[in-house]
This record gives sequence, C-alpha cells and structure tokens, in this order.
Amino acid sequence: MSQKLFVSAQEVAEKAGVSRSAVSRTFTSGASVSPKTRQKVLDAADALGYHVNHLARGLMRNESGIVCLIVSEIGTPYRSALLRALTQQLQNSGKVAMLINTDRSDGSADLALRQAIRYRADASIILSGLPDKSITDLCLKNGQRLVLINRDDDREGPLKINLDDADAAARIATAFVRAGCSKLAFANSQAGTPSLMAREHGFVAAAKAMGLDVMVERFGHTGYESGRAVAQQLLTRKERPDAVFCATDLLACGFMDAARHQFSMSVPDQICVAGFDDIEQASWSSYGLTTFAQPVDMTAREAVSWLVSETAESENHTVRLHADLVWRTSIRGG
Amino acid sequence: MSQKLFVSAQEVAEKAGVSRSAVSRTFTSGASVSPKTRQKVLDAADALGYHVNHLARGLMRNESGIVCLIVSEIGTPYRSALLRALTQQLQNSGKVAMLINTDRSDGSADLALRQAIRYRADASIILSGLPDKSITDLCLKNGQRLVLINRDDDREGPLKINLDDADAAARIATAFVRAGCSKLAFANSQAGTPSLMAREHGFVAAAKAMGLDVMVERFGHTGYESGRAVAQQLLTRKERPDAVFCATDLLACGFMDAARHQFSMSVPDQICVAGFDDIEQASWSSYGLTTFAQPVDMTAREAVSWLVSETAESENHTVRLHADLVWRTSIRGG
DNA sequence: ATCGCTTTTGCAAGCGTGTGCAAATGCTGC
DNA sequence: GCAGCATTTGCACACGCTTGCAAAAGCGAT
Repeated sequence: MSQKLFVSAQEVAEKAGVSRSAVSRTFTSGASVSPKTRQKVLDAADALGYHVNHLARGLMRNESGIVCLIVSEIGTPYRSALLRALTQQLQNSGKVAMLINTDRSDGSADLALRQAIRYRADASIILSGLPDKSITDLCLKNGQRLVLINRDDDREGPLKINLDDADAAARIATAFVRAGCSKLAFANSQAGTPSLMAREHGFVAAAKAMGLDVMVERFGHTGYESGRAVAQQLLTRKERPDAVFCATDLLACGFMDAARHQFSMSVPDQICVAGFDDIEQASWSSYGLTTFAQPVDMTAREAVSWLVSETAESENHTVRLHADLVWRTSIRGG
Repeated sequence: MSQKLFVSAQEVAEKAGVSRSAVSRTFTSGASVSPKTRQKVLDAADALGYHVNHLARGLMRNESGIVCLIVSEIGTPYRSALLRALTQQLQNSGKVAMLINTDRSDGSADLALRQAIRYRADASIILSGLPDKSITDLCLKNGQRLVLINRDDDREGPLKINLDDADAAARIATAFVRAGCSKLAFANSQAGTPSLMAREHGFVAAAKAMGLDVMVERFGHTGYESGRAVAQQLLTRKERPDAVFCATDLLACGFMDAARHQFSMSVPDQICVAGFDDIEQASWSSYGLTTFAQPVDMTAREAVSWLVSETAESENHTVRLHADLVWRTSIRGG
C-alpha cells in the first residue's frame, strides 16, 4: 500500500508559493487570478500531479456534475446505442455519466434513483422502469432534474421525450396495404411499455380505419426469441397473415428467421415484415428490414441540452420526436 | 426553483433529538449505536427524506465507492454485454459505475482516467484503449486499482484479464482441417488489438504446424462492414478459401452475409466460417455461427472481486480465462 | 451506594474545496 | 509624488460527513 493519498490544493499552493485560494481559483473557470500566478500554479500542479477533487467541489457547489443513467437490458442493440449517444453528449457538456443497471428486481428503479440522490447527481435519465412517484418527487424536490425517455406518464416536472409511435404505426399500415397486403398482424412483447402499446393501438386503429382487422400476438420480453415465439403463434393459424408489424426490430429479426427457416416462407414475397428501432442488425443483408429509425442522437441531444440549460423547470415539458421510415427490402414494392 | 437544498444529518439530528454523530453512526455499518436511538434516527430520516451524501462521505473516508468503466464502441454487442455484466457485479458489491465513452479522440483514454482521478474513483476498468503509462502510474500511486480487460501490456500493478486466444485459434484450425478444409483464411480488422493479433498469430502458427498456409486479410474497424469488405478481398481471389476464421463475430456475420448474398456461396458446404465472442446474433438462425464464447460473466466476476478484495496489490496479477468453443452450423460435421 | 467494566454518546477536529469580504497590489493620469 | 480606481490576493468560514477521544450512561456484582 503506497497510501500516499492524493495531492491537495494546499500542497500545490505551498509549492507555488501562493495561497490556497489562488490554486482554487486557477481551476475555477471565470475566477479572478492573474496570468502570472495562474502559470505558477499550473506548473506546480503539473509537477505534483494535482487533480481537483470533484467530490469536494461538488460538496461546495452543491452540483456534482454527475448524471445518472438508469437503464435495463444494457446489452440490447437499441439500448446500448442510446447509451453510447447519451454518454457522448454528456461528456461534450462537461458532465459525467453514472450508469445504473436495473435488470434484476422490480423496485430497482427506485433503488437506482436513491443511489442517484446519494451521489447528489444533478440529473437522472430514465430509459427503463417506472419509478415510484414518491421517489421522483424526492428527486425533483431536491433540485434534481429528470428525463423520461419513451415512457411517458403524467408526472409533472420531468422532461419527457417520446416518439410519434401511433403515427408511425399508421404509416406502416398504409404501406402494407399499398404493397397489396390485407391480412395484417402485429407482433408485440408482453412488456406493455407505453410506447410498445402506442404502436400496437396505432396500428390496429389505422387498420380498422381502412376496414381491416389485425391479428395481435404478444409474447415474453422484447427480444429475438419472442419474435420466434410469436411467429410460431401467427404462422400456425388457419389463415396466415401476409404482413406483420413487429413492435421492435429484435422481434422482427426473430420473426423473419422463424418464417424463413422454420416455415420456409419468403420475405417479402409471401409475407411482409416491418420493425421499429432501426438497430444495426436491421441493415444486415440477411434481414434488410424496413423499419422506423429511432432518432437516438437527437434524443440524446435533446435530453442533455435540457439538463444543462440554465432555465429548465419549464412546467410541463414534452418533446415529441419523429421516427423516419427506413425503407429496405422486407416489404414488397417501394 | 425550489432550491430547498438537500436535508442534512444536522436536521435529522435535531428532529430526532440526538447528536449529529448519532445519525452518522446509524448509517455507518459497524458503528456503535443503541437500538433505541437508531430507531429514532431512522424515523426522523424517513420523515425528512434524508439520504447520506456520498460526496461528503467519500471525502472523509477517502473512498468514493465509484468505479470507472472506460469503454469505446459501447453500442457493440460484445462490449455492451460486458458492460451489463460489470455493472451488475459492481452493484452487487455495493459499488457504482461511472461510464466513460472513449469513442472520439485517441488520447481519450487518458482524459477518461483523469476524470476517474478527479472523482476519486476507487478503481478503473479499461475495456478499450491503451492509456499512457504516466497516467496509469498516477492512478496506481494514488491507490486506485486498475483492471485491463483483453489488452495485456507489460505494466506492473493492474489486474490483467485475458483469454487463451492463441490456444483457441489453434483449436479452430484443427477443427477446420478435421472438417476437410485445406485452404484456410483469417479475417481481421486493422485495429491491431493484442487479443486480435493473438488470434491471428495463433491461427497462422497452428496452420503452419499442420503444413498449411493462411490467407490473411485485414480491414477497417472490428465491425460487420469490415467483414463484408474482407469477404470482397478473399472471395475474389483466384483461389478461394474453404474455411475462414474471423477475429470477431461481427466480422463473421458480415463475411457470411457477403459470401451468401453477394457471392452466392453456401455456408458451410462451400465455405466454413468461425467467429469469436459469441454475441447474441451468432445464435440467430440466419447465422448459426460456430464461435468462441467470451466468458463475460466470469470476467466481470473476476474483475470486481479483485477490486473489492482487501488484499489486492499482489504484485503481477494476471488471469487467463478459457474461451469455450460453441458448436453450431457454420462448420461442416460436428 | 460504590466500584469496575462495557456500551453509548457528544464534542470537535478534520477531509478538500469554493467564495464573500476586506486588505493589498497594480495601474493610470495628474 | 499622490489620489482614484480596477484587479488580485489571502483569510476564514462553510459544505456534509466520519471518527478518535473522553465523558456519560448502563449494568451487574459486591
């Protein structure tokens, strides 16, 4: 154990022959310090290997620079892409991300937010799980900002970033019909997330408006295996669908693989498939999945720019982003 | 702006009618406090919504509870899977993960480690990039622990977790030969990571030992597109390979897709393919990729258990983990 | 009640930083 | 040289917590 401990501003001050305030001001942007002493301090700091202690700074300023990312299923393509974009943006804004994994228990979003409070995070971004109202209230009351991505609820205070899920669903429904399909199906998971349900309801409603019924199947989590399972259910029916909209790309990939390899169907000749998210795999030539692109970069930018803005707290802020349809080869025509 | 600020131990103490020390001890495990006062404190804390300030605690204890994860290409299947496992394990051990994205610049690993130092992280886990020696020295000197995953270098002090890459490469070489292949190829990226190069050299050496040459191609980053590009190079040769070992699964997926859809080749009949990592997509039925499974859970467990152990600092610690061969359908026979 | 012992409790001194305030310093124009 | 002003500097307090130390309290036995 070297146990040398970290070098403090005090030591730098002594080495540079100035007061401790001077070194503090040198590392505080916008503080008044002469160029001469500034240089002396910087030299001494460099020689000693000094780094401002952000714990202490956060304690004083009552602003830690930490932003909590609360997320489950980190290994999933869409989630990890969003994570990438968010950390990138946060670092651009001088913030640092604290990552909290809520895969395990159900109340884990609450535990996570508690952790965020303990470290006095300036803000939390929630990508999964619906935290308890009492906790979010606590966050907000303590001046912590909150961003909810794709999980709109009726709370007051947090920024909510959503997509035009229902509208997108309607667009794909007409695309299916235009491609000559008439036996529509929707493949969903049992997760029941607001955005997933919005896609389902939007799709069913749009179909109904065109005088068509929709076969809806839901299964398990929002993953590849569930897509296969739903295919099992849909493709063993008396009347097979000729177009299926999957709530996520992972479901779509699973569905396509099952349709092709297990039921020997051709996509898109015998069945058209569409997904949602535009994960990387959707563009792989084995799939060529027509899908809606989640605007991850835009989402991250919106979230972070709101977090760091001086003048947030604007009462009931909601951002609704647009999901572009990326046309590939899993739907006829185009 | 409510600006109510956080509630402090002082306020809890007053409400509970005890001293500030008492409430501090209540939240410090292993401190001496009578059950009666403890209860009074807990009640008061709950009523006021008190949470220990980990910034201040870290300042006092000289131990923040923060572990930095330094990682690039977060959106990648293997990386995100490892990230998931690591955060899980860290939380199990009462630590919290600070995520640092090093996608952009080259010296960004250094910047990241600086950030880790500023927040007085107890440890850093490096999944990407080779930090400068001066920085790692600084980390170690300040009692910060360091874990390097799959990027062995000769530094003294950090824990290094590696795989038996070369051995795995040799195993797959013999598997290819046993499947009747004789025109071997290796598909790599230009990243030149130690583990990637170990796979390449191991494969070439094993082939040479069996009297076979290997066509080696390298291209771009370690992703799907590179796999396609390498396929372009390998499959337009006068003599096509009949077996190719790809340094990662993403490369393998890209290679397979190009081989099948662009060159109309059949896998595994005309060409056998193997990968490395065992990402989720490898098991998708469009690929059925035979590959080596990275022991992500084991890796995470090793890393974290070493970090939290009392007695680390054991001079030159290296862990070499085994990668199991997962046999699927991209190689004949089996 | 007194003693000896263990447990609990409060005091106060830090941890490393930011910042208001007043003193000190530098600069400009006579 | 000096007055007038802007800028820089140091002091000292505060932030919220932990913890060594000594005083206080509990407790059982004499």
